[in-house]
Amino acid sequence: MTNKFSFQINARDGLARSGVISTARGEIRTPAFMPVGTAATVKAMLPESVLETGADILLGNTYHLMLRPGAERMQRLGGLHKFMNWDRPILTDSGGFQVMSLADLRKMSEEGVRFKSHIDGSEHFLTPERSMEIQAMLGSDIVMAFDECPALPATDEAVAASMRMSMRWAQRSRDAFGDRPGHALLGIMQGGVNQELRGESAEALKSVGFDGYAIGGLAVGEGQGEMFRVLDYAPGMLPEDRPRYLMGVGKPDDIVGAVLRGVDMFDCVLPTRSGRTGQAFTRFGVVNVKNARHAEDSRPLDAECSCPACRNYSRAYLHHVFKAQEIIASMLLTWHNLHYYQELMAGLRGAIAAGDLVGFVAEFQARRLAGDLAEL
RNA sequence: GCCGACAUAGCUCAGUUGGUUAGAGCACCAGAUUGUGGAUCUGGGGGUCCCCCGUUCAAGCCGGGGUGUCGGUA
Repeated sequence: MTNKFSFQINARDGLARSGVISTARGEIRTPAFMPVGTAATVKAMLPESVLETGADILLGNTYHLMLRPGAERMQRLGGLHKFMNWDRPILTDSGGFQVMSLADLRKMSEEGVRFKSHIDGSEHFLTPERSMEIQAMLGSDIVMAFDECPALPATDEAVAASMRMSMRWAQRSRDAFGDRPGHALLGIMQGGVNQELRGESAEALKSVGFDGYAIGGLAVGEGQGEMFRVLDYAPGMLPEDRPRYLMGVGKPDDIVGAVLRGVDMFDCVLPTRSGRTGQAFTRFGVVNVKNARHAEDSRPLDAECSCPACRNYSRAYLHHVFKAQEIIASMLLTWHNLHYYQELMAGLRGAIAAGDLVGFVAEFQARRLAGDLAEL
């Protein structure tokens, strides 16, 4: 186990790259998908099961853990890894996304963001400095700078003002992060769907200097077409030799499109949330197992999939346990979705290494099209 | 047997002094969901208003009869 944070690129195919991120707690194969474990749990999954799906790293959340159980308590209990029984790398979001998603519960200023807890109404003041302190107390391996993620659509003026404040916060995050060998701090690019603003943001981040760079502020209402137009230039504005992380994305075809454009890391709640609401991601597209047509379907969800849900149960069973709101429903479908996402990432890594990403993507799209035609 | 209450969507129920195309919640059928508030949102299908007769320009609503359910009582 290395004691240094590093990123090594082993293969390239077009703009896509495949490599390994090394941290004090282990290695992360890229392109990587990070399951979201907001509140010290990947919902409906045991950590060892998440590991079995092929995940190298999880995502945790500063804001939610700050409220409950609390950062100081977490530190006294030995840190997030020990607490949740996951000894591999963890990336923590800074709380910036909650600035948007909990917009009704907070007040912003240059200094930081004052949140009113959705749990008990208590007030919490989150600043770049406090976010760095909390993420250190959690024991995060990859720390995210504190930023604001504005919802789209928004005016250029609003996006510019927000982005510039996030860049000042990025400098404050860097200053407060300090020296933590084996751990990394990632800056977050903002700028909405405006190329000039994205460029300005990238320059600001590079002048501060980070261990890696995230592209934030996408998949927040602009649509896939608009997002890809940004990804046509945004990754290239960031340092070639550092990991690039597209935050909060996405659907399988979002991820494929972003890898083609040079992105290395992803996280998204979709496989886990959809796993709890009956939506399955498969090679052949999306299947909603709650739909009545699965009620007497004795076939597995995906005959080629080796996850427990597909190996041991029929669509009819999955349908039944969802309709009955049994806990196993969330467990099985979350497992399947995470398994599918990790297989997709492994497929992308393999294709890049083999120099056949174009062929891989063609087959990816063809199978989904076939699935649409079969009306799975 | 007698007395009373009730009968409206699959279920539980609203429904104004009689007045447009009879509503809600849940259920059902679908859709959305992208750095997770275990959340939420959106749409859709669905009615012999128990039956018959009457009053009225007009009846879920008023009158009579019948049927059914529930309660009380002997």
